[in-house]
Amino acid sequence: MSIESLSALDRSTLRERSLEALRSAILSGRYRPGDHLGEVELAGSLGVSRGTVREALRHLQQEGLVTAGTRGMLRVNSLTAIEVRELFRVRAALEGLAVREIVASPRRAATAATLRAALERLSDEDEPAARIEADLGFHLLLCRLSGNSMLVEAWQRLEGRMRVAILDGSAAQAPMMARDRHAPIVDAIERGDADAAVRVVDEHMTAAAEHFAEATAAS
Amino acid sequence: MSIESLSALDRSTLRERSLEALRSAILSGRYRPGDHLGEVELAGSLGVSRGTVREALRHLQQEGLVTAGTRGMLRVNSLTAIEVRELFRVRAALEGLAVREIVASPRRAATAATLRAALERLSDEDEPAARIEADLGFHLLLCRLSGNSMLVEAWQRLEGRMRVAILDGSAAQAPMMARDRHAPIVDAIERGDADAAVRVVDEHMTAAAEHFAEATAAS
DNA sequence: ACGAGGGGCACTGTCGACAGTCGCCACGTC
DNA sequence: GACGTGGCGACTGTCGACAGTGCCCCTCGT
Repeated sequence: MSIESLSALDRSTLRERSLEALRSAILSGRYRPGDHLGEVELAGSLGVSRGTVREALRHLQQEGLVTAGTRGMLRVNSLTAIEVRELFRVRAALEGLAVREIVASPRRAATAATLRAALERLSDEDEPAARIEADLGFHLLLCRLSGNSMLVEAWQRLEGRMRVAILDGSAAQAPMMARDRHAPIVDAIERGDADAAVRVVDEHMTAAAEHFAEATAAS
Repeated sequence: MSIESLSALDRSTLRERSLEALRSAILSGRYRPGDHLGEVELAGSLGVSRGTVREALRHLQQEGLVTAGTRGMLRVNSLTAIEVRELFRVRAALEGLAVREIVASPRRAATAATLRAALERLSDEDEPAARIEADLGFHLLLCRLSGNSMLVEAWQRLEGRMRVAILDGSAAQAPMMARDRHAPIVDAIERGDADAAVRVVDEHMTAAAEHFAEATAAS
């Protein structure tokens, strides 16, 4: 009985609600990396059948929050320091493409303005969880504004793993998500300097990678 | 009764076999893009229960071979010409990262040799399906040899969508997969010229994108 | 004391059935 | 003839139960 039962107020499917509940249970740290996620236990906690929670778990597996162990048993995923570095390099490639497409677009000025507005939200948040949301929200917005739907999808499929990495190294990650860490990206986009923008994104990602990789290694 | 029943010879799970059967049924064109994939019909065809085929379908959905329509109904996916172009740009970014990492690696020479060997297989194949496999195999190898596991995963999550795109424009795609289209990539890697390698990959992807996008638009 | 064997336990894999919902078609009404 | 309406069929959502399979611990024999 680790997670609260599902409320029956909204009209979404039980699977969706179970998925959400499980995701937030993992992301909030209620389940630690490596913890076994038994279908029967979760079904009991959530008040749904095993089949339903099973589907939610499979979805989380695709997201990378959950990984398969022996005999199909699922457990909360955790990343090695090496994987964290790899992950951020892939992110850099993806977001590098995003800024390139944004700069090349005729709507560049409007896009830059949107991004600058989003930048503001990064300083407003104090609570760690809110900071994480603001940071990921900014980067997702960056991908969305590229107008490349496949890019957005690819990025989102990385998001789960990113959250795992952040979860592991949640201590003192605040500086990485500060406003002035992201401002140079917008600056370069505004100037229309694609190469500089890519370089800045790359540096941002490299720094973040080291930050979280060290935190992972330390834990 | 469109697909043959599952053989009970091997020891893999029914879900895995169903998944494989459905995937190959879609990829072989037995189901056309837009076709509705009913759980009951498929369960009957495959000789498994609805729950089992359901899980296989959900997996295919994540792979991008299948997409959700109204009221959760699933149908065979198809890509617009725009999405095909987007897809190949993402691929270019990913494989660009791959060649960069390969060039930067101390094992560059050995990697280049491996790739050159793989290059040979591209000319051997005559049948379209085999050519597709050889081509995708080469690019997957490229990602694998980068040593970046997250990159490989990201690329593989794009693979299903790629196959859909290829499926749509299967006519006369042969030249795109020829050996000399890929050789320049290996050449640049061998020379250790990362920028040139990235540029070559980019051009290769752009050309392929146009090729398949046009074929998609025509169909 | 220590190793082999066996039985229970805790899982997941798979299945068949019931329930709710949406679209469609025929029918009756104005 | 057009339109509302009621039943019907086809789907997916969800559930509870049975089956198979390792793992662990307990027991028994030496």
